[in-house]
Amino acid sequence: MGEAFGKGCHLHLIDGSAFIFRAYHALPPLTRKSDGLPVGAVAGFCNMLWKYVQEDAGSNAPTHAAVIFDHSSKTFRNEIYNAYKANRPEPPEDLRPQFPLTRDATRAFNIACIETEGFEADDIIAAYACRAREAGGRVTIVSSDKDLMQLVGDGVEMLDPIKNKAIGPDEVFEKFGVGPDRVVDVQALAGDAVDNVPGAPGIGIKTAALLIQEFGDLEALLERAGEIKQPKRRQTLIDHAEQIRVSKRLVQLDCNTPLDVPLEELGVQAPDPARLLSFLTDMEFRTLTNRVAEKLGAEAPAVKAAPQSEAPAAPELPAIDITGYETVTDMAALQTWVDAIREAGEVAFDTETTSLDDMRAVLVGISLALAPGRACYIPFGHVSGSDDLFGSAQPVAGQLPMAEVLAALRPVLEDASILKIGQNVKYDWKLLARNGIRMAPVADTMLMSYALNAGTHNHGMDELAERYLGHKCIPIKDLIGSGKSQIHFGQVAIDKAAPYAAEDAEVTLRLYRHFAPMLPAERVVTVYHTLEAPMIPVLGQMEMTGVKVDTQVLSRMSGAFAQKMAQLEDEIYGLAGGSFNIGSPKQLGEILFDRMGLAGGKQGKTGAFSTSADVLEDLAAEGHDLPARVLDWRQISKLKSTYTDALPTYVNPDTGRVHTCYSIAGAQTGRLASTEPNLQNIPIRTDEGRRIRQAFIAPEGHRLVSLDYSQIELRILAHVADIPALKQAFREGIDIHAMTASQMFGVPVEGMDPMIRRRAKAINFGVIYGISGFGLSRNLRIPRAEAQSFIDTYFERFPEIRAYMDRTVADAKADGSVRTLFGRRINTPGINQSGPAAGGARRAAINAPIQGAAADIIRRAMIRMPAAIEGMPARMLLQVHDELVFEVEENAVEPLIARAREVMEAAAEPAVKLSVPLVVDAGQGANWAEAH
DNA sequence: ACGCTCACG
DNA sequence: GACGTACGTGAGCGTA
Repeated sequence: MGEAFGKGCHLHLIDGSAFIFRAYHALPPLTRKSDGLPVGAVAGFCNMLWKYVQEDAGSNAPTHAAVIFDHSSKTFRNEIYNAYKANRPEPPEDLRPQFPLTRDATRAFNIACIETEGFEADDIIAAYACRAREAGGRVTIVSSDKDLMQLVGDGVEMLDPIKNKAIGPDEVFEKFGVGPDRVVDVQALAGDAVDNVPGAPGIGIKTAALLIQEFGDLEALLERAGEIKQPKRRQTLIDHAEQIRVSKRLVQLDCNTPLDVPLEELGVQAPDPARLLSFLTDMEFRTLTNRVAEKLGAEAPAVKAAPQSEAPAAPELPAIDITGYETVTDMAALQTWVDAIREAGEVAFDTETTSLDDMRAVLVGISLALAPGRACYIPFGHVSGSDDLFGSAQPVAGQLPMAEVLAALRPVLEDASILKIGQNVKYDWKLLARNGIRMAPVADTMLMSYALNAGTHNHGMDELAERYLGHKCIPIKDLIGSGKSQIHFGQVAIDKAAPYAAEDAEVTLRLYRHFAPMLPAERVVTVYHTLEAPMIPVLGQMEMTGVKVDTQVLSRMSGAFAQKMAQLEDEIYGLAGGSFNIGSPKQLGEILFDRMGLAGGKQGKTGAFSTSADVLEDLAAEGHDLPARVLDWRQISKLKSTYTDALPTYVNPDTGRVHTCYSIAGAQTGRLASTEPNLQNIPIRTDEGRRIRQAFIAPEGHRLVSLDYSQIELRILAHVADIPALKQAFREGIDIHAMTASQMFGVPVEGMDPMIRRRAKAINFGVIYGISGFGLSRNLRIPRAEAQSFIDTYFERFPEIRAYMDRTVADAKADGSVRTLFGRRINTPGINQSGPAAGGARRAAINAPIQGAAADIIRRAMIRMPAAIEGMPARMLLQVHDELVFEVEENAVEPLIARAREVMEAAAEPAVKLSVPLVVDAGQGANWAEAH
């Protein structure tokens, strides 16, 4: 049995245990519908295996493969050192029953499944790798575990399955500072907290690598430890020599581990479709089952329905078939669809247009879907040819006129009793609004996904279809191409456009049926209905209104910037002794740190010097002129290219105004994001930059009014963390940063040193972000120890904050998500990771409920605003996270401010009664600079 | 396509 | 004293 293994063969060894833990932590705790068996890790494991099997590895394709598992807690290493891996926590309760299932899964995929009682997976992998190497074959270890890196080299390499990146000797060197053959020496010295390998106290990988580089190998080092210059380090190595030798035996993998299954029997075989599908069906993995069935060309057995006690299971849906859609070309057929929509009471739809920019786009067709398999496309704006030198675009024959299509659809689109279901509805809403149709009511699958899955993944249709329907949509590029030769959708032939457009409608319908029942079940139905869906008409209207921009002001500024830049360029070239591209960080770094030999050059992971403002400011402070000039140049260059030059290109020729586009589901926390152009990052912090705001103007007879929440995030923190001192200060309306400083340093608020207040302010902000001593020290440019002692004092004085942070992180770990005061859920998939990534996930989890609640509050204000200012000669134009900008007739400025302020200050109510007041500051002027 | 840098809250 | 380090965004530029 089996194929001989030798030259030309390629063995893949998959680290099964790592796969399982990765899968477990990456996925929410899924259970099998029929009996509640936890299967999340099995699902993830199967997805990873399937992806691995599917991947076309080309010349790296395996001829032999096996998945290796751990099987036992006690191994020979415990005889060497009884505390080995003693720190390992027990696997979670709901993971344990999944271990045997992952073995079954491996076998179902027809991949050899290897485990041996009393041996660790790493040693088995080592033994196979050695045998394969001896036989002259190649080996790929599918894992990113650093403990396996000692095996790399001589035809053995690793593959990080997540990053899909090969790990060879170079990458090992990057990680350990030595080649694969000396990795064990470094590990022996550095030890490993996770596996409880002691190593040498106080020696980490960096130091270990230096020592090994200097002395050649571990034995030489230990014998000649007396030669080490640093006294402390020398003593450590002498004192702990034995412990280090033991550590080496712990980290050294054993190539002589007995192998129950010989190499020859690991030959790759295609999975047996029946067996694999029966396993997946048994697990009730519907999506994966369908995907696998489709690929293997086999019939997918029906996934077992949920038991009667649950809500009745949805009937099994047929796969999406894009060949059977109708193209509507006459009024009778269209009327049949309209009647059917009335009958159904809801319809999924999608609009096709000539552009992604919804303020310039022209409608070319509409697709509808009423049921799986029942969808159509109504083309009306398709053309042949294009408007160019050689002729003009001609309408394609056989289409209904747009006016008639819209007239026929208008009654259902505006019918309050018929639900219109779309994906990213704001886009379609605006196109219809531009054609005089006020569509309502609507449901948006993108926003449903956002309410359910913020933090887990993005919410574009292609991604949702693949993830939740197991369906790959036709890529738009297949129709319109890309790059220079790209055409618009109206230029696509109707017989190609129809399946694409109708598919989108059907996918939207299926996504709606998938997500809608989950909203109440996941307790985000209120968030969806009060904070997401109502934003569609509000933002749609703001975006259509746009803001007036004075391009002449910008153009004059641009000219002045150009002059100033030219002057700075001359000075910089003079100082550098030659010209170079100042805008290239690479060239600048070489000039500063190589040519001029300045100190403080720090190289990042790409090996390039950092030339960020931080670094340049330090150099400038040491008295170097060139970095100071570059800082000036950079600032002006930024203002010119991003603002004065780019903004005028966004002025819409039809309206003469700039129409940004807000993403409702872009940020993880509930904040909006503004694009094309981004009007949420217009300069204000420097005087020069602030002048850009003079170009945002009110038309004749009008004023711009800006209202912004004062300290909203700190107020929310005071409320949710329940901090009496902070709450009282806000109630009394005193300077919050001065109060903090006074409490921390015991100085009176009266006559306070501005520096002290500045520090307190930095801490107040830092705390919202999950502060560290390092971060604060860098921000304030003070020694780390000092920064740390500030933080310690702060937590001592306001102990509720530490409690809030701990509570939030604990919730995130337990639930995989955190929530805002208003119920918005933000998933925290990375929170149970270990290593450096864990810190970031922790801070994000602490910040999300605060930033998110502030976002919820201003959303609530915006949603109420149109009704509140109804009848006033005022329009809401912009949102900048804690600020709303209005355009108002001059004589109505004061009433508008009063009304809008009232709405904003009461926006949390009645859902939440905050224990601190919300305060809104207002300003007004002829332009945004004056108003703010 | 990706990293760097920098604009905002 | 090993390791990395403030949260959330989008745009323009240089480089590969």
